[in-house]
Amino acid sequence: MSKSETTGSLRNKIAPIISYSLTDQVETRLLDLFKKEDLRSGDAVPKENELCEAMGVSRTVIREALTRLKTIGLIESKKNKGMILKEPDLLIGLDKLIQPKILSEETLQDMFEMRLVLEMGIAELIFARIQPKDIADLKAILKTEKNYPAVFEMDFEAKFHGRIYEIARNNTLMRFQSMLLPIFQYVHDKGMKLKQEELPKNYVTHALLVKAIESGNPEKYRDAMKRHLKVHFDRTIKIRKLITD
Amino acid sequence: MSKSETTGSLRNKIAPIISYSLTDQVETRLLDLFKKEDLRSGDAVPKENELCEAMGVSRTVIREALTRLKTIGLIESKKNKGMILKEPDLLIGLDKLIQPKILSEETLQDMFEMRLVLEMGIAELIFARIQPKDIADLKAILKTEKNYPAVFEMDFEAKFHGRIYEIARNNTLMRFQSMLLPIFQYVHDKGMKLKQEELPKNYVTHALLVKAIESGNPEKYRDAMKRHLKVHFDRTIKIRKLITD
DNA sequence: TTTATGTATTATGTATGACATATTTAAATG
DNA sequence: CATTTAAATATGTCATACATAATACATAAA
Repeated sequence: MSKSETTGSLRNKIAPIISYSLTDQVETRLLDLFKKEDLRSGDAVPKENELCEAMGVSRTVIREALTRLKTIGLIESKKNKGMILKEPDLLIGLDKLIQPKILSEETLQDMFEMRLVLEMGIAELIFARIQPKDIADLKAILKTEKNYPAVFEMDFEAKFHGRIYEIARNNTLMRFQSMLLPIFQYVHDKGMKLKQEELPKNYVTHALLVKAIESGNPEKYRDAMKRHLKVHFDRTIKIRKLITD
Repeated sequence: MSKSETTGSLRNKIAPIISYSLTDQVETRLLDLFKKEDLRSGDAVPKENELCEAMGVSRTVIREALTRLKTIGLIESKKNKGMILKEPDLLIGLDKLIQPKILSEETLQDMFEMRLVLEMGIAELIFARIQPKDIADLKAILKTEKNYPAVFEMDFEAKFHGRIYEIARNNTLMRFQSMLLPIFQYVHDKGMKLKQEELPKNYVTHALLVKAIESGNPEKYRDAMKRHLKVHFDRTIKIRKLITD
C-alpha cells in the first residue's frame, strides 16, 4: 500500500499532533496549584465554581478533573461542605485492579515475584522489630493449621505470612502483601497445588520458620524462607525463561 | 458537652449509616459486569447511552463512574470511538502521588523501607537471570562515578541500582523502584548526606557489589548489599523506634 | 477497476442551566 | 441569652444540546 509507505516514511519527519483534552489541562493545573501553594493534607481546595471561573471552563470539565484526583485519593469531597486535600493512599485502587482475570500473565508473574522478593528481603526489619507477642501469636497460628503441610490451605498461608509481615511494622508493606494474596491464590489454584509427594526433601514448614525467627538471625531466617518458598522460586524462574525465549 | 458524650458512647452500639452515592453504585455495578461477563483486555465496554438506559441514571453519573475506572487504568476511551477494557497498569497514579510534600512522614518511611527490602530480597532473581551484558553495563557505570564514594551523587545511585533491578527482568518491580527514587532523594537531602568520615569502616562500594554479583552467590551478594545499605537500615530502624515510642 | 476525496453516522467531550440535599451561618423569636 | 427558623452554600444529580473526530460508506477522478 502506498499509504502505509507514505506514513511510514513521514513518521520520521513529522511528529504526530497530541491534543490534551480540557480535562487533562485542568488536572495538571490543579496539581501545579497544589504544589505552588504548598498545600498540605487537610487544606481546603477551591470551590468548583471558583475553579470554573478562574480557568474559564465549564463545571463539567472541572468536576471530571476533580473526580480523577479523588480517585487517586488526593482529594476528598464532603457533600455540601467542600473539598480538602488528603494524604493520598499509595495503594488506592490496587484492590480493584488485582483480579487475575484481567491482568496479563506477565504482570501476574511480576507481582508473584515481588511477593517472593519481599518475603526474603523483610528479614532485617523483622529481627529489628520483633516483640514477644509476635512469636506467641505465630505459635498460636501454628496450632490452628490442621494437617499441615500434608494439606495445603490458602487460609493458613495467608494468616501465617500476614502475621509475619505485621512484625515488620510497616503498614504500607503489610497492606501491599495482603493485596497480593489473590494473585498467590490464583497461581496456586492454577496448578501449583502441592501434593504431599511433591514436597521437597528438606521442606521448611511454618513451624520451622517460627523457630528460625525465635532463635535465629536474618541470615538463618532467610535461608529457611528460601527453602520454604523453593518450589515457587523454581517455578517462576522456569516460567520466565519460557516467556523470554 | 452532652452531645459529644452521647455520640462517643453510642458509637460502639450503633453503626453509622453509610450512603453510597449513585456514582459509587454504578462503579461497583460496572466492575461486577466486567467480572460476570468475563471481559478481557481489549474487549469493548458498552456505550455510555446504553449504560444510562440499562441502569436508569443520568449520563453524568455514568461518566463519573467511568472516569474513575479510566483513572485507575482499567478502561481506555478513544475519542468518538468507544471504550475498551485495558490491561491495567498497577503502578498508575503512583507517580502523581509520590511527592514527598504531600505524603506523611510515616508513609515516606514505609516506602523507604520497602526499597531496602526489595534491594535485599531481589538477590535470588538476579542470580537466576543475570547475563554477561549486565555485568559489562554495570562496570561501565562504575567508570562514570567520579569521586565515588567520597562524593555521593544521587545520580550515581539511581543509575547503578536501577541497572541492578534490570537484571531481575521484572518490569513492574523495576518501574516501582524507579518511582521510589524521589523518596530516596528526599530522605537523602533531608540529612542523610554521607560525609566521607561517616562512611562505615567496611563500607561496600558499588564496585564491591559488582564483584559480589560477578563471582558470588545470593547470600554473598546480600551480605554485601546489607553493608552497602547499613547506614540506611540503621537510620530507619532508629527513626521508627522514635515514632512508635 | 482502483484510488482519492467528500459525506453521514456515531460516541465521546464539553457547555449550560436547573434542582436536590445537607451543612453552616445568620437572623428571628421567645 | 438560648433556641428555633430561615437563608446561603457547595456538592451531587439530571436533562439537553452541540462540538469533534473516527469510521464506514458513497462518489468522482484516474
